[in-house]
Amino acid sequence: MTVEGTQRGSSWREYTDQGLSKVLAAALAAFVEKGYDGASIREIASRAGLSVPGLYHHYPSKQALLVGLTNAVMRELLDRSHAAVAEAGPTPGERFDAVIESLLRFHMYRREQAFVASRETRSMEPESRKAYIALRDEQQEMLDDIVREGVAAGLFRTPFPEDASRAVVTMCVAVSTWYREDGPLSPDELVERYLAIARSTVGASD
Amino acid sequence: MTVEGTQRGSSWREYTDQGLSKVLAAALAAFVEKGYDGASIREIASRAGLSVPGLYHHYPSKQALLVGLTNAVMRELLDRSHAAVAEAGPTPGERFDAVIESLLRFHMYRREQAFVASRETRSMEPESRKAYIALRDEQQEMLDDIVREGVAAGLFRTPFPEDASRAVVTMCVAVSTWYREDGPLSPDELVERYLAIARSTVGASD
DNA sequence: ACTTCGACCGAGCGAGTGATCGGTCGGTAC
DNA sequence: GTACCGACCGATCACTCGCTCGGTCGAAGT
Repeated sequence: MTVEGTQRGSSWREYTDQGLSKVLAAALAAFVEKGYDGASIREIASRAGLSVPGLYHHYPSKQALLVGLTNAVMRELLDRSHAAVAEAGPTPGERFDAVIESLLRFHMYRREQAFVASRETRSMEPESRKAYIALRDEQQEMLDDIVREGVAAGLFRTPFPEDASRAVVTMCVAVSTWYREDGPLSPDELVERYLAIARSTVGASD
Repeated sequence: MTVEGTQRGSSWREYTDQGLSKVLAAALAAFVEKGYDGASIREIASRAGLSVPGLYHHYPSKQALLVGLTNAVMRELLDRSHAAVAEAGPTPGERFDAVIESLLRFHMYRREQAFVASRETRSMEPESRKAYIALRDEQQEMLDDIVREGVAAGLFRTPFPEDASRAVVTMCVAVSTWYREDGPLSPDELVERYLAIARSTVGASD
């Protein structure tokens, strides 16, 4: 299986077309439209301009397509989030903003991949699902830690840091379910609005 | 098709076991576990203690099972939300709390139904999906109106009322994806925490 | 006693499923 | 020249899918 997705050397804020192979791109499109169970191998092969055995030459199973897709997406998200935090200032407020902006941009620019990954978690076989969930938890805990620090520092006033942190991640991830490039909000506008909303959710000082 | 789900005469805060027929209960369990496309008619029939034709005696198609389930769930949610608002005081703050508490309790006590309904929207045929989405929008607009009033009255300080409102609904609906009855949070505790978080998200005065 | 009805089932339909077999074909190494 | 390679395909495997046909059976109506 080829390693795809993350591209080094670019800032966490910049998104170019992710170099998905035509096979994974076809699987992604099919999964977005019909879901994992609803999409057939034949449809994916056809979208990729291949015969069914031609597709199986690249990936050994339908499941492997899903795993290849979700691995690539979570790895890229974590890479970008870590880069954002590393680049940010030392205060919890700055680090909070960095993670949120990274989450938001990712769920706009990698909308379909993020959508499929989160929606098809349960279509993954136990082993792959476990690995995927571990990465997802790592992302969640990144923010949990920052929010706890912010509360300890008296910067965030929420009485329920863990719950507020989960709520914030939830609403950022949900962006992938409704955001449209041709919609009324540009990425920068959405980041501005959701940053304000997310800060407010954890009770950040104005 | 039988009309199931909403039971009158009970307060919007009280939940008894919803009187789902054994057929719909079986479909619900199967859809929760495998998703609409992943669940087979044979599995649903077996869970219901029926043969496949026995199941088709009650519902004319697999799609009808999904529609029966989702209709019941959205009608009940809207009934309860309207009841909560009607019972609440006149201020936006009180009405906001009422809708949020209603949303939260519903997504805890009707966890599985709400989960299936929101996740399988795209498995619905266009007509049913349209009807379902209209009901979902109605629920969203209920809160949108209240938040706008609250902002107009100077009670809520969010600069982005519509976005904050959507974010709040999103995080309440997402409760159905992780809440467990045997988890660490009782329904009352969760309502307390999420009420505080939701108020904070729209910038309610302390 | 006879009919009618709702509730149900055994068997099976055509279509489609994920996956595999034994190949072909153009390119590269030596 | 020939051995080998990755990339691919036509045909087909065993199986499952949603759904239906032609029934059975016990209770209720008259």
